[in-house]
Amino acid sequence: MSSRSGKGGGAVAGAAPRRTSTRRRLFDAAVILIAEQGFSATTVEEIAERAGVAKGTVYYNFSSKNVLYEELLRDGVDLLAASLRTAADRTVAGGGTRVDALDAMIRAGLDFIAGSPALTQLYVAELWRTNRTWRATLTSVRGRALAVVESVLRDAVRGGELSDELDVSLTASALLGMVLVAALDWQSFQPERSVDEVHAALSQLVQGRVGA
Amino acid sequence: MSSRSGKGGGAVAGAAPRRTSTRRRLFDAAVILIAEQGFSATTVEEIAERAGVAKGTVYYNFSSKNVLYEELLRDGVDLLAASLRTAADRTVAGGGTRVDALDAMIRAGLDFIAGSPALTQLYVAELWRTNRTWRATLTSVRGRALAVVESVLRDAVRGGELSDELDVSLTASALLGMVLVAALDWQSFQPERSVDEVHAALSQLVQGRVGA
DNA sequence: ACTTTTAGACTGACCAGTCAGACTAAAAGG
DNA sequence: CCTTTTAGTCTGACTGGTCAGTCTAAAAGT
Repeated sequence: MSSRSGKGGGAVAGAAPRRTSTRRRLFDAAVILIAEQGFSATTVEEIAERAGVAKGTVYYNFSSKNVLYEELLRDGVDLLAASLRTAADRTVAGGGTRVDALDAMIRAGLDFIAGSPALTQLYVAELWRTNRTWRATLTSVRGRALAVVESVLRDAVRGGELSDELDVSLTASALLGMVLVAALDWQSFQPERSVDEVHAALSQLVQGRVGA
Repeated sequence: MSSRSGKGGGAVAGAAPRRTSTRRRLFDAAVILIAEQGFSATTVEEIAERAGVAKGTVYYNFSSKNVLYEELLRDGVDLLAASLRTAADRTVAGGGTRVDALDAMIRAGLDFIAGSPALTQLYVAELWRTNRTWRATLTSVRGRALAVVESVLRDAVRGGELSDELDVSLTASALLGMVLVAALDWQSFQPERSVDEVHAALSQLVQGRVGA
């Protein structure tokens, strides 16, 4: 309804039909509502309404509520993984150490979560559930985010910056958990803090200025 | 249906009516199911069935599904807070430093979560939701757990063990998050690890042997 | 021409919460 | 002893409402 989009004048170029933007809007609506209320408590009708489309459109674009949700999760994690990867690569390329890269990833994680708290909330709420249909989706999603952290840790170990007794896999999951939860907690319960304050607190924790 | 229970012969001693044990069983059933499926996706019928009682019994004991859930949360957090507090106090009483106490709390948290993963899963899934009815319950629950960690951090700062520039409130929430998520991740994705391995990885992280 | 969206009525399943009555003690009465 | 009575606890069929998913004919968009 109404104007919107445009895409310029003629050309058309063949790709990106209207569908794409509808799907985007459905994702945006769904992620907010599901983060607030949970998956089961959110109705398809609500999602459609918030996206400004008819209920039938949801089913024209996604075969079921479940599928909408799965694609939403996959769509979201790619953004996070990409943002972590970029932060790490940029740091190393700019002459930083691997530990600097780790710190940059913490920052990138915080920025990402600040920008998409709902998406993060939704991951955290679903990731460790045991019985779900989309367990496979979540496992792969988790793997993609962790892989980035683990690769930086491994590089640091290889380069001698970190002890080779470091348990890469457990440390990566603890780091990710620390950032996720600290960020959510910040947004929910201490929104008056700046991202710099949060970043500083986490940096200190990781760099051993807490218990030493 | 059928026989069950008994309660033995005479004495009885006056307290603990049947009700108490029914409520206990409903809590146990509910925490498992809700952790697996989420609150909305779990039916009262299911909870009743798993607890081995009729649906009506749930409503005899709790005024609504929501109330059952709230009482369940409160019931659970007291156990965690108590266990953290005990670990910290015991360490300090035994001549340990405040930093040792912190480490002991990490261990206590891991043990607790290993023993009640469902309860933990459930907290993590609900704590940062924005719109919920039981927001007040969850806020108070969070406060009770954080208060223990914060008090140990504050003592350590006061005693000069930690820098007085430490952001106690943010650090406490990051620590708690780190333990929660690392423990859940351990249970879900790396169950072959021992609690000692996980503890060691977290200890190292906090004690600065990661990025230094 | 062809794809996408609309509006909303409809169905079949499912579920929170209710209610009238049944089942337990264990005590009171005979 | 054996029989009520009583209070507390539990039962499960039932009600009223909600929701995922379907379907249609027409409109809009490209």
